[in-house]
Amino acid sequence: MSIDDVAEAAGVHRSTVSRAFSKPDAVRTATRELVLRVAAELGYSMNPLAQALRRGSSNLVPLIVPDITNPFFAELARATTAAAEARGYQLMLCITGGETGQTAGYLTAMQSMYSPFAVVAPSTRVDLDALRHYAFQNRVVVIDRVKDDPSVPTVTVDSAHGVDLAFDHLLGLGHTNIAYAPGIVGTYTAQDRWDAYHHAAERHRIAPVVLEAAPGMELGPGIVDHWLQEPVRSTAVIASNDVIAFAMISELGTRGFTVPTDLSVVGFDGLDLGAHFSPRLTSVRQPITDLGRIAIELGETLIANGAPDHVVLEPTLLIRSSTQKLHS
Amino acid sequence: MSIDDVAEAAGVHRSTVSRAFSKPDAVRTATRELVLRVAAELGYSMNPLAQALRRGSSNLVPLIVPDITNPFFAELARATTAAAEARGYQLMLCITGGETGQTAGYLTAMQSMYSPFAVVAPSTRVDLDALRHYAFQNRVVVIDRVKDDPSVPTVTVDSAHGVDLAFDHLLGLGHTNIAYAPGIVGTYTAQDRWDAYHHAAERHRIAPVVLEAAPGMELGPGIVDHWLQEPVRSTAVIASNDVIAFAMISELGTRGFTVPTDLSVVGFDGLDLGAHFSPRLTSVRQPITDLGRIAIELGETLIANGAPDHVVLEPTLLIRSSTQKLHS
DNA sequence: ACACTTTCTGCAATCGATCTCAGCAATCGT
DNA sequence: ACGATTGCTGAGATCGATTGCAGAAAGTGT
Repeated sequence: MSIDDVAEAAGVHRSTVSRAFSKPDAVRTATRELVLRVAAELGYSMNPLAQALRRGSSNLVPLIVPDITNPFFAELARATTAAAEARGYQLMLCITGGETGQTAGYLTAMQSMYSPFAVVAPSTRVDLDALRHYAFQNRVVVIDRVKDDPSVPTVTVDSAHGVDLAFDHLLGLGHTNIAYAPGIVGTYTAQDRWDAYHHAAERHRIAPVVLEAAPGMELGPGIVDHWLQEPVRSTAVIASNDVIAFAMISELGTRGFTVPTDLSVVGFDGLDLGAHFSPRLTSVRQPITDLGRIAIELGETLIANGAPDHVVLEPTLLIRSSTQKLHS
Repeated sequence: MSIDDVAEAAGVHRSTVSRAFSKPDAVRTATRELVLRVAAELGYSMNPLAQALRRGSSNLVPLIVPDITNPFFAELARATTAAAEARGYQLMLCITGGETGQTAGYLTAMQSMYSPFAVVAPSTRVDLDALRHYAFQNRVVVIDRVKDDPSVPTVTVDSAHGVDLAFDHLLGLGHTNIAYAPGIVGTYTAQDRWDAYHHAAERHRIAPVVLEAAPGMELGPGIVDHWLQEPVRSTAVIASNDVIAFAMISELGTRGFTVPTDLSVVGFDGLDLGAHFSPRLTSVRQPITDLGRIAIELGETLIANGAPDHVVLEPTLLIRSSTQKLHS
C-alpha cells in the first residue's frame, strides 16, 4: 500500500497525493478532500521512513540508557518521552546494558532514520567518549557532564549541592558520624557525588567513611558488612542513589536493624518509588521531569542554532521518614 | 556519506560496494578488501533504513509498553531486549502512557521501518483491540491473553495458578482471612487474577474481601483505609502486583503497622526489587526472562511459519519475609 | 474575447541502498 | 585452439516518498 496506489485510486498523480498530506494549502480543496477520502478508505497512511529518506529528517528521537530496571532511568525515560511527545517527536528508548557496541548499533540505526538528534543518559565515561566516532557526534545531548568537550550540550543536576543538602540535613539532626555509600562509579556525576562528600566532610571536620561492598559481594549485604565492622559506627549514611539506599535498608532489616532508629539513611534521586518504600525514603530529589524536558529542548536548540548549551539544575531535599534526630 | 561516495573512492560500482558488505562471497577477495578498506577510511557504514526500504525488512523490533516506571515492565523490557539482541534484533522500546493514539503512532512508525514483527505488552483491552486496525495486525505478539482472536500469538503467565500458590502458602501459614488488593483492572491477566482469587476463596470457603481504594484516593492509603474499616480485619492479603504491595506496606508502616507481624502480604510479579524491599517481599514470581525470550521466539516463528502459538508459563512462589505464621 | 496572472497538477530526478540481468574475463575440457 | 562454463562486475529498475520546474487550468482586467 503505497502512495502510488492511492494516486491511482484517486485518479491523480503521486505528487498530488504527497502534497495533499504534507502541504495541504498547495492543493485545491476539492482535490485534497478527494485524495484524503480515498486514502482513508484504503486505510493508507504515509510511510514515515520513506519520507525521512527523501527529506533527510524525521521525528524519531532515540534515548539511550544503560539499564532501565534502575527506576531512575525509568522515570527519566517517562519524563523524556512526555517532553518529546509534547513537541511532536516520537521517542525510542534503547537499552544498551552499558555495552559500547550496543550503543554504537543503536546510534547508527537512529542516525540512519535521520533522527534530528539523540539523547544519551549516563553510562560509563568511555561509552560517552565513544560517541565521538559517530557522525551523530554533533547532534547528541548528554544527560551528565562531559569532559573536555563543550561542543556537546549537556544537562546535569548539581550533585555537589545535593550532597551538601543531605549533609546539612543530617547535621541539623545532630549526626556527626556520616558515612557515604557509593554505587558503581563510572559517570561524572557519580564522581561529583563522591568528591562532594569528601569536601563536605572536610569542611565540617568529619572523618569521611566510605562504605564499599567487598569485591564480589552484593551491594546491600556488602555495605552493611562494612558498616558493622567500622570501629565507630556511623549514625547516618548518604547513599549515592536511591536503589542503593533501598538495598541497604532492606539488608539492615533482615539483620534486625531498623531505619531510621539505628541508622538514618538519605538516598539520592528522589524517586517516586521512594515514597512507597518502607520507611518512606528521605532523598535528594533530582528534578527528573526537568531533566527530560530540557534534554529535548537542548536538542532542539542544537539543531536550530547549533549552539550547545550546558544546563545545571538544582536538586532539592525530600524529607520523608528514613532519617531522624540522633537520640542523645 | 553514501554508498556512491565509497564506490567512487574505491573505483567500483555501487553494486560492488553493496555486495562487499551484504554478501561477501559474491565478490572477489581483492575487490572486497579494497572496498572495505576504503569504506573504513571514510568512516562509512551502511544505512540500515535504506536497506530496509529496498529489502522490505529490517532487524528493528518494537516493544510497546504503557508505563516503564512500573518495574515489571522495566524488567520485561530488559529481558526482551536481551533476547532480541541475542537473535540479532535491535529492540526499540516505545512508551505509550496507555494512550491508544501513541500506540498507533509507534506502530505505524515501526511498520514503516519494516520491522519483522512487534511485541505489545499488556495495556488495556481496548488498546489491544486497536491493533487490528493496523496492517501490522498479523505480525504482533502480545504478552497477555487476547480474546476471540487465536491468530495473534500470545505468551502469558498462568495467573490463576499464581493466585492459588499464594493462597495455599497463606493457608499453610494458618491464615483464613485472606483479602485481595487489585490494582487497576484493564488487562485479561488482571481479570484472571481477580477471578482466580474469588474461585480460590470459594473453594476454601473463605469470604472474599476485595480491598479497593476509594475513588480519587491514592492506592496505598486507600487500600489501607479499606482494610482498617473491615468488620473483621484480614490477617493476610494478596496484592495483584508487587508495586501495590510496596505501596500498601509503606502506608501500613507510616500508620504504625508492621508487615508481616500485623499483616502478611504476598505480592505478584516477583520483581528483583522486591528482594531489596523492607521487608523482603514474598511474591508470586512471573518468569519474566522467559516471557521476554518467548515473545521474541513467537515473533520469529510467526514470520517463519505464520503459525501463531499460545504459550502459557507457570509462575512459582518466592517466599521471602513479608509473610509469617498467624500468631495464636 | 484576449493577453496576463495566479493556482494547481504532472513530470522526473532524488534520497541510499538491493538485486536481476547481462556482459566480460578467466578458466576448463578436449 | 575453440566453445562452454564459471566467476565478477556494471547497468539500471526499484522500494515509497518529496520537490523544483514546467505546463495546464482557472481567474482577472479591460
